[in-house]
Amino acid sequence: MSELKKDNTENKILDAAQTVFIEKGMDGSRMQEIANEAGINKALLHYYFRTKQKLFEAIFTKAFNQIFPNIKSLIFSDKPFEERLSAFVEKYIDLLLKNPFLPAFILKEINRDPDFLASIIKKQGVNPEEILHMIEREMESGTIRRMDPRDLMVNILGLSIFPFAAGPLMQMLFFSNSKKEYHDFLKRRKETVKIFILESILVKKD
Amino acid sequence: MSELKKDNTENKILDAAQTVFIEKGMDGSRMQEIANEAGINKALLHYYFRTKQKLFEAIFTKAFNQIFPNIKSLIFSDKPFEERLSAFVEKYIDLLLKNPFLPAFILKEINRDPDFLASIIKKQGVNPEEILHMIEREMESGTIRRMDPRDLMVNILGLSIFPFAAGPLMQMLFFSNSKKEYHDFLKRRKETVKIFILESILVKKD
DNA sequence: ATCAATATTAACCATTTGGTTAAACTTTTT
DNA sequence: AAAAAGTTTAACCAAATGGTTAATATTGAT
Repeated sequence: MSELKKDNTENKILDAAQTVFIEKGMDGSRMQEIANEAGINKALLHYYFRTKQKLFEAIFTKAFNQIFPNIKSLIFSDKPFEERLSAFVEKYIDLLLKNPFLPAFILKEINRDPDFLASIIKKQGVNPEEILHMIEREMESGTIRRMDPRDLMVNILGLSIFPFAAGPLMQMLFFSNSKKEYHDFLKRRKETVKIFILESILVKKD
Repeated sequence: MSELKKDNTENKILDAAQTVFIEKGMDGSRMQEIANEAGINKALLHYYFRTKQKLFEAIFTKAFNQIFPNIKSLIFSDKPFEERLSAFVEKYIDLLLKNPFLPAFILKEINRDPDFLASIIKKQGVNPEEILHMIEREMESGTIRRMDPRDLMVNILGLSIFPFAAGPLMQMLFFSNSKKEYHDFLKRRKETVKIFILESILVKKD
């Protein structure tokens, strides 16, 4: 799998759990299946992670942190807004291309257990205020048009994430169910989403 | 519940099943819970709908058809494109406001069982080709800028649906977890999404 | 009123499932 | 090398779960 991770039992379990949980979700996954996937006895799962819930939380936390990475590091720099936003969209869709099933998984579990979601968000101290303020400053300085900065954030996330979360459906509806064609489409979206957003919000000085 | 529906056992079951399935999904729902919700014996569920799968399919089909309504009737008319798109976004977000949990439910189950999804799509003969061609004609006639019409469709759907599917998360991140504030935000999006899209694609003749 | 068809229930069943236990095997410590 | 600590397994268990059965109640036709 990855380069530095040791091939010990705990990691084998985590890898197996990730595979199964992400495909089938908490409710649809079976401890026995995870054990099989990891090539170990089921009792050993409970030796390392006492309960299914505990094991699931480990996987969900990891997945959530992967998909809500340090947005700050991406969006704070001295480059012009246009470039920062472009870089963000590109990096973010690239991230999703590497983990195409994470969005559906996260959305599924978010709706199943919002309380756990809250605890995670609090724990890792995501702070959207700064980003919203940054967007507001751009509106004040006139580079982008006035709007609710939360709309802009939701739009950016939606345009990036939705095509992954609804992948099977979009692929079926618009791409003759061709996996390759849909994947190419998603790759092109690194560019087209960027343009779509900028065309909408950039104030053109002529 | 609704005005004309009879209060017979079958409808009580369907209502109960809808409530439970939409909240907990196929895997998370229990036949016993549906029976309780309907106020009947569990065996009666199997008398009307032989298996859990059959009952689930009835609910999913209904939900899917609700959320993918006859787009055609909304988007084909002799009014200018700008108005047709505005009407569509408005009507569609209104529909979602009335069924705010459908998007998460659909996305969840779409990813669980894509084959069943395929059978439904085929059965009700959704045909996106017409809509894509219509969009292409608008680009040729110069009212909107050139782009992949599938991008536009995915964007419209994503901007409309994502804030519902990711509701709990967005509400927590950007709205202090206030249900009312988030609901008001979603209502405002009937307008802001429309503007966001049109600003991006409309060709301004000056 | 009677009988057949339909609707409803309580009790039951086989299987699945998350979790436990006690024993065996392996590694580390002394 | 012996003891202790850590790791792994086979067998087991109680609860939950989808589904069935046989008996009872209700409805509709004649």
